[in-house]
Amino acid sequence: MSLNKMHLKTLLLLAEKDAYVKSVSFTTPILAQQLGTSQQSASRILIKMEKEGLIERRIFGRISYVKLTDKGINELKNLYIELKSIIERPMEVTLEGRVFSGMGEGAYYLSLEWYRRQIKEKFGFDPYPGTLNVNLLSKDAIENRELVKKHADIEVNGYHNSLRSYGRVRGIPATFNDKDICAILFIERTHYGGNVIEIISPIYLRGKYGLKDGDKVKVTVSLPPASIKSLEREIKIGMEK
Amino acid sequence: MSLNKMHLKTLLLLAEKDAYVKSVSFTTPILAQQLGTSQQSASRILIKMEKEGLIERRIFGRISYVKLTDKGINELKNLYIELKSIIERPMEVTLEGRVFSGMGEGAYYLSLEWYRRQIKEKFGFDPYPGTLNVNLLSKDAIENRELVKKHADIEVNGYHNSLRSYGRVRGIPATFNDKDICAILFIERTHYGGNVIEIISPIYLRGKYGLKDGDKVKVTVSLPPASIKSLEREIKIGMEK
DNA sequence: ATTACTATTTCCCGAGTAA
DNA sequence: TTTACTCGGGAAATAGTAA
Repeated sequence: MSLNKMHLKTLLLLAEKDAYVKSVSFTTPILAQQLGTSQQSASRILIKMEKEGLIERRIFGRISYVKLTDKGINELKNLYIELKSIIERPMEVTLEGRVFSGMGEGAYYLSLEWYRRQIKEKFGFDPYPGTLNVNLLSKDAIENRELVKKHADIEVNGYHNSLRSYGRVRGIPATFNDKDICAILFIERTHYGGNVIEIISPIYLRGKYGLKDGDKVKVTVSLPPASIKSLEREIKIGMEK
Repeated sequence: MSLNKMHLKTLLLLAEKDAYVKSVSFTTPILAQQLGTSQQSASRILIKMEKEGLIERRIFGRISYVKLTDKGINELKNLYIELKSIIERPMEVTLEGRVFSGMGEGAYYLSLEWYRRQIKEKFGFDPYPGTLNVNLLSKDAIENRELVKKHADIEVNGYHNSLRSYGRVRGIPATFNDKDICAILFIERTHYGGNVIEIISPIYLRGKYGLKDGDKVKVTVSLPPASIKSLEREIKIGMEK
């Protein structure tokens, strides 16, 4: 990819107009306007691109026609392939942090049949009755927690009875210390801050790894490749900020 | 898209290294080498991209880490979406030309039950027993004939008996004068040049349109969007030239 | 080793203008 | 109307160098 900004913009404009299956009339003032530059620059750009074999030009009378060459199209295709390989692949997100003891609230929730049954159904394992609290270490990890949270789309419904109400929980499958299956839970009404994740697993992780408070652990999540649909939503969200 | 060449290249490099889910160490000499520019330029590029909010930098000791911001990622995603919309869409290819009379060879072939039956099966219509020969007018049309030929993947097998052999034919469905279904046939051993296409149709097109030799007609083909697989092949072919 | 400043050169843009 | 030249100003790249 050795295209400069204006050359790339011009290729995109031409490709949009199907200039790879037909010649398109394209005067220098019009190109200039579309590129947000001067007529002189547009002229120079076309001359240079023709020299580089990216486009072909033909002049019939007073109108000149432009067409993309195979090389021009391939520049776009190559860039597309490069972007596609980057964007349409799963993202491996790592969250590292240190174990700490909570107040047993996780254990209480998981002791409730309502939650336990849903987790069994939706995550595919019977959770050990307790959550492992992890305090995230780095700024990266804390940022990635937000990213993971956006993708945590497995919902465990809350409920309420005459005594109290129990909040909703969202979660996402993950891997613990590169080995064990687990899930990260995002509890709606948690009293932990944005630097904490709560882990559930079919096994007793503290036991298996002999974990004490302060021990470092690693939780890995594979996020799906950003599909166009989710991309568009994210971009809109980004713009609203 | 208002990224210049180097900024785009840098974003691509960073994205390849997953710099949107973790900070990546990236010194200015290394970046310079990857971009094919000087250390000073690399430094300037990083400073500018940081100012523009495309990246974030943190310095721990003597190593500096770079991470893509949401804005940086979205620049790539937007470009990807733009390219995707261009590349992954069907191409409407138009071939215009003038009708001329052949030597009745097409009619002879179509009178043979062997060909007629295969066309019925593979194109979904019973062909009128004759081909309409079209002499392509423009350079564009002649170039597009080659493009269409590459995509003509419906095969009608030839055969041979004791008297003579009958050549293979490849074809592709098309639309005649924006209305009628038809197909363009590419006959293996034709005596016509690269500026001629032969059309078959379930109806008698000469009759329906009152066509005389020299009359202008239009044949439209919808080519499938270039999939990655076919892209890679085309690029290799392009390189071999 | 780094990063990034200043100076010089090189390149690009746009105004004016010819054909 | 076009396209595309020359030319002057300014931006961007590299070299040298400091921190």
